[in-house]
Amino acid sequence: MTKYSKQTRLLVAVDCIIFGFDGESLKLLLIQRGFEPEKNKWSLMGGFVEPNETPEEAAARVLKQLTGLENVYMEQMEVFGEPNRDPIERTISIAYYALIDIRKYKDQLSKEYRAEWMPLKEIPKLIFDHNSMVEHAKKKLRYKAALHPILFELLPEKFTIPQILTLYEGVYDIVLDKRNFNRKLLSTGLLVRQKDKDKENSKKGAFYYKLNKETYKDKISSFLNFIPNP
Amino acid sequence: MTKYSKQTRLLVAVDCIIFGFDGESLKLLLIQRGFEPEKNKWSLMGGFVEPNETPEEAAARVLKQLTGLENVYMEQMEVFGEPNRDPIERTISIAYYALIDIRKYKDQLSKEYRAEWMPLKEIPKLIFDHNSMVEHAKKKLRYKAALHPILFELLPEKFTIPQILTLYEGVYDIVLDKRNFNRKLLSTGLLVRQKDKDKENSKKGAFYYKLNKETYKDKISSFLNFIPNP
DNA sequence: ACAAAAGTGTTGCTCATACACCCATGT
DNA sequence: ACATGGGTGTATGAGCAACACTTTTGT
Repeated sequence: MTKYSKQTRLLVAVDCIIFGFDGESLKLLLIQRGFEPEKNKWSLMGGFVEPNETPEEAAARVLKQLTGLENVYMEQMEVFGEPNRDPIERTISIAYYALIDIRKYKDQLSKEYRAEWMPLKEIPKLIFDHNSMVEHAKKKLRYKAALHPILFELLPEKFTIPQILTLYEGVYDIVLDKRNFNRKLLSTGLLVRQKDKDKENSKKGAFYYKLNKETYKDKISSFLNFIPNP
Repeated sequence: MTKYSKQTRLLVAVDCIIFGFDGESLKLLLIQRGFEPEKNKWSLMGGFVEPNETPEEAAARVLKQLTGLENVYMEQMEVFGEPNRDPIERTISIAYYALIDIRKYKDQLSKEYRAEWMPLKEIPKLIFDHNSMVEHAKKKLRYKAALHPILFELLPEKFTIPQILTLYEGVYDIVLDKRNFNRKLLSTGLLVRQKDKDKENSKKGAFYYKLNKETYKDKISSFLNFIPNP
C-alpha cells in the first residue's frame, strides 16, 4: 500500500560538469543536443535518474556514455530546482562535477554525442540553467582545490611540476611564483620523482612525478593551502 | 506536449538538520513522528517538495512549520538517493542543515510535532537514513565553521566571548586556549563590544558583543582559520 | 578573604613570501 | 654560443601557539 499517494512525483535528472586540462587551459566537455527540445543547442551532458539507481550511479552512467570512462573523480555539487528551469516539464537536477584526464577521453564517442572540449573562458550560451551550473562548479572547484589536492585528477599518471603550476594558474587565473609553489608542493610528500623526464616542452627536460597514493589518500581530505593568501 | 513521457517520476523530499546551542552543548531538533510509517519513531523534520516551490522553499516552509522561524541560516547539504532508503516508496531526499538561536524557538509548536532538542552526543536511532544525514551534517558544519564565521548564527544577538569559546569547543570537541582564541576573534573585526555585561555566568561579568553586520557580510565567504592546525 | 570566571601580553618559532641566479640541452 | 625553460636557496616578516598572572565582584 502506498502511503504517500497524495504527493506529486517529479522528474529527477543529473547533469555533469566535466572538467579537463590539456596542458594549457581548463576545458569543459559540452554536447550539442541531438534531440528536442533545444536541438542543436549546447548543453551539459545529463540524464534522468532511473528507478533502480542512485543519483551517483546515474551520473556515473551518463559520464561513461559520453567519455567511456569509469572510476572518475566526481563530486555532487548542488541541486537545481527552480520549478520552471526546464520549460517542457518540471525537472529537478542534481549537478555533479567531474575531473578527468583529458587524454583518456575516447574521441570516437564524441561523434555520437557531438561533444566538444571548450575552453572555460569561452563557454557559449547553454540551455536552461546550465550556464549557472557551470559558474557554480567553477566556484566550487576553486574552493575545494585551494584546500585539497584534487587537481591531480586532471593530470595523467605521470606529470611534471611545471604542468601542475600551469594548471593551478589556469584554475585560479593568477600567476604563481614557481619557487614557492615548488617548495610547497614537494613539502606535502604527495609526489614521487621518477627517473625519466618530459622532453617535449623544454630542452632541459622536466622530471616526471607520480602521486604517492598512500599520502594522497591521507591528505585528500586535509587542508593544505595551495593558494597564497592575498 | 510532454516530451519526457517515458521517464519515471520520483518523490522528492527535503529533510532538515536543525542545530541549536543552549550555552552548554550543541543540540539537534528532532521530532517524534505522529503518523505511519514509523509512527512514534524519532526523525528529522522533513516534507515533500511541492509542485510550485523550489527545494529551498520547501525546506524553509518545513522549518517554519516546526519552529515558527523565518530567514534562518540554512544550507543545502547533500542529496540522499538510495533507491530503498524509504521502504514505502522511493523518495529522493535533499538534506539541509540550519543554524538557529535556540532561544528563539517557539516552544508551543513543539507539542504539535512532539519536537525536542537532543544533545548531539545522544542522538537516538532515527528512521530511514536520518542518522547518516546527521553525521554528514556534523561533518559539514565542522568543515565550514573552521573557515567561515557561521557559528554566530547559533547565538543570540548579544553574546559574550566565553560563550563563543564554549560553542567552538562544543562543535569541535576540543579545548581551546582562551587567550589565543580571543585575540584571533577580535582581530577579525567582526565583533563590536557593548557597554553592558552578562552577569549571569560569572561574578565579574563578561562584556556583551554584537556582530558587525558589514564586516560579517564581507567575511562570511572568506577563509578565516578559526581552528588551530594540529 | 576567597573563590570563580574574565581579561590581558610576551616570546619563540614556523611558515609564507619575495626575490635572482645557475643548469642542462637543442639548435 | 645562445636561447629556452627547469631547477634551486636565502632572508625577512607575519602570524600562530605556548604560556601565567591580574582584575572584578558576589558570597
